[in-house]
This record gives sequence, C-alpha cells and structure tokens, in this order.
Amino acid sequence: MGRAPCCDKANVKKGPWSPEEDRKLKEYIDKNGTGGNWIALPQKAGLKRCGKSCRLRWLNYLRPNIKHGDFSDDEDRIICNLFASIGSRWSIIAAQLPGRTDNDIKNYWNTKLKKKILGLPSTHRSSKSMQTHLLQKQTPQTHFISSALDAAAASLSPFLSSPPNLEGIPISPFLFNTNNNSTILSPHGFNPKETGNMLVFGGDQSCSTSDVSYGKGVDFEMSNISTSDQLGFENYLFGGFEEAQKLLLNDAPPLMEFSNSTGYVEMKPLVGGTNGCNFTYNASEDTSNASMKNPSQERFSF
DNA sequence: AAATCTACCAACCGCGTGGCG
DNA sequence: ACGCCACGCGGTTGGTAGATT
Repeated sequence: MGRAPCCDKANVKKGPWSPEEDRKLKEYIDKNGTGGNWIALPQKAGLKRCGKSCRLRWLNYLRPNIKHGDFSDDEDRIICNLFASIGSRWSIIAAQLPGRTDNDIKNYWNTKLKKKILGLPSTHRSSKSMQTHLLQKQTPQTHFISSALDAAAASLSPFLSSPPNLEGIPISPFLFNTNNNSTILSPHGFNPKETGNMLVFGGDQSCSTSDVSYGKGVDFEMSNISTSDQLGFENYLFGGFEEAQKLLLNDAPPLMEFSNSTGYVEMKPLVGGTNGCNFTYNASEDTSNASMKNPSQERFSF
C-alpha cells in the first residue's frame, strides 16, 4: 500500500512554469498570502498545479528578495563551514544566507563548490578529457591534489601500520575522485596499476557499497554511509591544506575520530553523520576477493 | 555542421515530522 | 493515545544550453 497522492496527478500540469503561471501565483499570494494551506491554493489561484509544486515555485523563485546568480567568497565560506559542521542540512545552511534557497545552495554545492574544495579545475563546462589532461600535466592543481593525497596517506598510516600490509604489499590509501570513468588522482609516484593497494572513496553524489572499489586485498566497507559522512571524511583528509583551509573555519572541529582498538581501523564521523555509522576498514578480512575486478579499474587513466 | 557529451539547475518525489481532531 | 494530513526537507531526475569531437 503506497502513500496517498497529495493531489490528482492526472489533472495537474508538470514541468517548467510559464510566465503566465508565475504571474497568477504571485498575484494570488501577494493578495491573499498562502493561507497556510498549499494544497488548496492552486485551485483558488486558478492554477492546474500540485500544491507542492506551487510552494516550491514560490519559495525558490517567486518569493521577494530571492538572490540569483554567482555566490560570493563569503557565501562559499559559510556554506563550507556549515557543511563541515552539520552536513547536508541545506535548509539550516540556507537560513544563514539571506536570499538563498536550500535548493540553490544544494545545487551549487553539488555542481561547483564541492569540486572547488577538492581542487578540481573549476569546470565551467570544461570537458572530462580536459580535466584529465590537466591532471596528467603537472599543474598547480595536480600538485595540490597530489599533496593532499600524500597527507591522506599520512593521516591513515598510524592505523595501517599494524598490520602494515596485505600479502606483503604496503597499503597506500589515497582518495579517488571521479566523474564516472576517466580520472583518478594518485599520490606522487604511486601507481595502483602496479600495486593495486588503495582505498577508494566513491564517485560524485554517491555512497554505497557498490561505489567502493577494490584494490588488491583491500576491501573498504562503506555501506549505509551518507554522502555527508563521506564528504566529511574527505574534508578531514583535506583539512590540513592551505588551499582547502581557506574555505574552512580555522577552528573547524575534527570530523573523524580514528581508532584501532578492535583490531580494525575504525573511522568514526564525529559530526555531520545522520545515522551514526562507522567506516570500518577490516584489515584482517579474508582477501579472497583480491581478484575481484571492479570495472572502474579498467578505466584508470594517468 | 551535426552529433555527442557534460554541466547546470528547476522541478519532482517520497519520507519524516508535527499539529490537530 | 492514535491516526490523519499537510508541510518541509533532502535526494534525485530530466530538460536544456553550451562545449567538444
């Protein structure tokens, strides 16, 4: 038994709003307010729209004092700081940015700001091949990313030192950032094609077990981890870097707590978690899946 | 010039929550 | 105390424009 529909789906228009619909909605609300009842509003306003759709259109576009266009550096900073502290609570973040909507901030984060922090080229519709090209050349960008990856490895090394290896090969954790296929970011001098040892943190806007790749003998469990936790962890790893720090509060709290009390490497999100789960790297796990092929490994490019 | 790819963003969807009878 | 209902939120989708091949 599914949820009852909020409106008669057959008789409501969907898709982009026309100027005429905008005018009707704005005129009605200017004159009458929302009346505290979005469900009834479309009919009263003479609109063939779902109440939810009207509410969204009003809040995100028609409402007075909505700010459109580029985000300022200050706004970037506020978003980054709050995201690092509370995760993807977009409505709370939006409350700190007058004129910005949660939807706007969410879109901005997912399409631009996240990449900015992670040091990827400001894409602005730049192609994947161009990004790969930039990464292949030793640019300041790649230097930054490589440095960050080195630090990521350093951050984890105390916990990976015992046991320090699997099958005699040292584990070299590094971050992975990809838009589906072609780009992998590696620390200096580290080629996973040769060693196969890595921890891989999934792709854009995703976080599930299926997004975790396997290095040789390494399995990293990330089931039930929210995107915000994943990004929180990434932020943690990047937190020591000047470039990233510019976007973070100097006194930002630590995002992850590490321990190996159980014999596993446990990386526990301290803030921003929605479900309190842990990342657990099980160093003693059966390595029979070492030969497991993750299709994405076939697409590495250097 | 056309086809394909990619980024962007408006809008949708479904779930959780809180108010109310 | 319980169930219903509307709202608000966050994740996701799909259309479109611009870039690239």
